[in-house]
Amino acid sequence: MARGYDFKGIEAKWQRTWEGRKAFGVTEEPDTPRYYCLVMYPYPSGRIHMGHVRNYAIGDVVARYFRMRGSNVLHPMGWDSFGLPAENAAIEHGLHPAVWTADNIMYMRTQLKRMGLSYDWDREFACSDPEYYRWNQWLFLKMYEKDLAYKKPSFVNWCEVCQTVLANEQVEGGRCWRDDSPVVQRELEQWFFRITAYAEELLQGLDRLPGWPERVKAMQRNWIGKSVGAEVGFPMAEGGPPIMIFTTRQDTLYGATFMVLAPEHPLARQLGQGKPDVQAFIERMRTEDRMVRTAAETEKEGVFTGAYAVNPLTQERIPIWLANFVLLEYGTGAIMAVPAHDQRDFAFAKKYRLPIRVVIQPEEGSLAPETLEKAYEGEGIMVQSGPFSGLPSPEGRAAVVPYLEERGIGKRAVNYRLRDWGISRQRYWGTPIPIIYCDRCGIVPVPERDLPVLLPRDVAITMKGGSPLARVESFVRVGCPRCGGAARRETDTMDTFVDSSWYFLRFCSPKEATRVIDPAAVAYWMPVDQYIGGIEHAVLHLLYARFFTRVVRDLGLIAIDEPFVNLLTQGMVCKETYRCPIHGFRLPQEVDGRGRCAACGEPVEVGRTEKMSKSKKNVVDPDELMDRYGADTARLFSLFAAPPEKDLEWSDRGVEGAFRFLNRLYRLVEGWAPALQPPPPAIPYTALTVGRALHQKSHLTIRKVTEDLDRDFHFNTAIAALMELVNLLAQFDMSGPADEEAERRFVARFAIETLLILLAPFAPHLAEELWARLKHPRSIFEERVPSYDAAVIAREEILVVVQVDGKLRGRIVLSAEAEDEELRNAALQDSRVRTWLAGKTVTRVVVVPKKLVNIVTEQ
RNA sequence: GCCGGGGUGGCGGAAUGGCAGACGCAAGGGACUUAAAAUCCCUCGGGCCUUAGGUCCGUGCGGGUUCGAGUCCCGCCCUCGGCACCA
Repeated sequence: MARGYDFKGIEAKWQRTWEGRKAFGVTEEPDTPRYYCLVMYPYPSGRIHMGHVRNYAIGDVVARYFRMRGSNVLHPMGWDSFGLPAENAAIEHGLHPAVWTADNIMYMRTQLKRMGLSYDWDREFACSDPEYYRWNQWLFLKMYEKDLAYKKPSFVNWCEVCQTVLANEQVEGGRCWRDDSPVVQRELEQWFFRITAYAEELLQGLDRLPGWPERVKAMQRNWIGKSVGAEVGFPMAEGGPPIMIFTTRQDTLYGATFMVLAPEHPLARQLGQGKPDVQAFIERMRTEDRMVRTAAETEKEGVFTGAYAVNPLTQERIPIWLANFVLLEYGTGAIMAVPAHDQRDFAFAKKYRLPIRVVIQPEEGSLAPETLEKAYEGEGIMVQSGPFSGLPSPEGRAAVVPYLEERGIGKRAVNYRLRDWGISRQRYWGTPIPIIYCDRCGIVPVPERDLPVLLPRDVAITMKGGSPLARVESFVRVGCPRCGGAARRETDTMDTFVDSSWYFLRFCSPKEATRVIDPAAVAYWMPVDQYIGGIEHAVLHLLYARFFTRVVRDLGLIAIDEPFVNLLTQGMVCKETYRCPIHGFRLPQEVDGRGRCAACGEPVEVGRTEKMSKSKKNVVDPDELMDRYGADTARLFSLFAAPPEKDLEWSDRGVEGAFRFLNRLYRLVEGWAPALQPPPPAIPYTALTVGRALHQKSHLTIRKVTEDLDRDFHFNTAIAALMELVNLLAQFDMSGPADEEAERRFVARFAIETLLILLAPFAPHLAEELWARLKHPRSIFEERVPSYDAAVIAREEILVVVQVDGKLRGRIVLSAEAEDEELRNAALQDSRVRTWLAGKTVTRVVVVPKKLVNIVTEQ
């Protein structure tokens, strides 16, 4: 039943050997170039999927390749083992999350080992281990000391399904990133990390990451959302402190004809006193779903407070309104409204008949408030703008700021869209937040010596009624570390993204028992040279990790700013789906030959390619794949079928192709191995005859593969080059006259050894096996990637392309030494070229050395 | 709306401004076989010319730069992804 070579036996044998030798264990070696290759560690969900296979295959090629280039490679693996699915499983199957998680880790570890991944397994840890999460708590305490962790009441994203709060980064289009259910807003007191303190640095740092994909950097820039403008105080007409607003269009200040406050603005309630309609509006806004209220499509509505402010530049009295479209969280929670030059303000002014004043005129045409149909938001010349009239608006923006500053009206200001990171989760399976509440002392951090705050084991896990830890009396009740009186523990746990924000540091010294990290080890290994993972973490994890790296730096533990020098975001693994209008997604075997659903006979929508998922019934199980073809084929296919950053379209036929290639190679080496022993003596290239082409191809392959991997991890083209060498090798005739035998044996052995070494990172088991069959006593992974010999690659003859007026008209073969002049003459004398030149006048001849001649004629 | 990717054969995909389509898959033909599988060989972007061999067209569309453009520039179209009442 198993076809082809004995991959099962071969793979199991070498996996045992590598493990027995601890072949991929590393320690700091100051004199060897170091390389840290990291693949995003998995959540132990139960079994690995094809996305993991692709991800880890990529990482393993990188790690093995750099090792074979002579680097000391750190390639660790661990488990992102805190999180909600464990709790859901606990409820569903009655298993404790710890048990469920441990079982999953055990199974997935055997799966990864089966793939032949070259991890240093001695560094493995799971972040649900107290030895790990105690350092989450330690970092939390340090951040609390530095005011980077704080507690405040705020509106937070609440997922009904998960029964917990979500960070802004975990809400996608108003829905939970995990279960896609609608997210509602709730007001709760929560712990936050002050990521906004690093907003500017996180933004600037992106410019110094040339090894990151542009789209990831763009997404982070977007998310941080910097805007530069001015903060301006609008005095109240009746006196009192001025209302501060933020604007990026200070050039339109003269056009501000009213003001709007967010309904939650502290001043709103004050202004609404004794005004039932205003109070009713505030109350209605408070209870309305915020996702709905803040959606762009929602109709603008508001209420007049009855109060007036003064435009600080025109000195006009302008009415103060409240409106649904102004958000308390952005800027100052209050805006100046310039209806002529802001579409929202325009719509609002029209609806409530508020005055409109044009203060920017576009180049051509003149706008008038009476005829304006929508706001003019573009640039133009400032008008009705006091001393600024006549100035182009971009210059106006620059000039208004110092004018405001001189008069004490306003100042330059920067705003970010980025919000602080809410980390409290009302769930069980996470790191307990090390905080104690004492009636007398208030918020008291758990003393360092009392860490870790252990997650209690006996907890009733349900999906309703707040934090499960709150129901564990023995956990909650605690003596106050400060006064010794009765106190209560914080019962929320940390967002699991805290765990992954610094795990890459911990891998450098995973056994460190008394410190968060060993600074010397981290200084040796960090930063990560190559980080590999899915694009879905473009903002979430990758932003948090950049933040934490800076926090740890500012604690004086490390000296770097950025954790990941190069980032590879691999594409998704997709497969075609079959969808019946009645039965939904169908397995391929549930569709008959005529493209109809086997159950109901309805025509099935065939061939739409989507990301593999159980619900779409288009998954391929890695275990089954490896049973049928082995790990090497699974790895090779997932690397060959597409460039790593693009989506990979699964193809069963393509897998067959990869398998065929490995079998072909196996038969070839197997068949020739006896004839290639003992190793034949080397023959200088210049003395080669029948073996010349093959030998040259070997060197060309070295060049192609090393360049593809060094430059940009073009695994697919590197593998294609290996296939070309195999194809040529398969055609190479080993039988021949006796006097040529030594040469044939030499070039064949050289080609095969080259091939195996270059293939080893991709298909490590087969390469190791065939290497051993050539009677090499040592592992192929102790070999170094060879260098090509430029003298061998240099051709003695070159093919020169001849064009006439840019069109291909001939090919000529010349000696490689031929000078440009010879190329030119040979091209002009070529018989075919001459027929094309008949009756034309040559005006110019362009010669590209050793490559091409283009003859240009008079048109 | 703003930002960022991407559009190349039947398909996945190759091509430092210099022979478009490497490599693989699929398809067709052939060899071996009682047969099938496996393996091996040949063809494989499209049109036209009777062939050897030519020739014209062809990298989303329209312009441009250049001796020469899939590649560079300008303007569009389509598509995927991110952000979006953000003041």
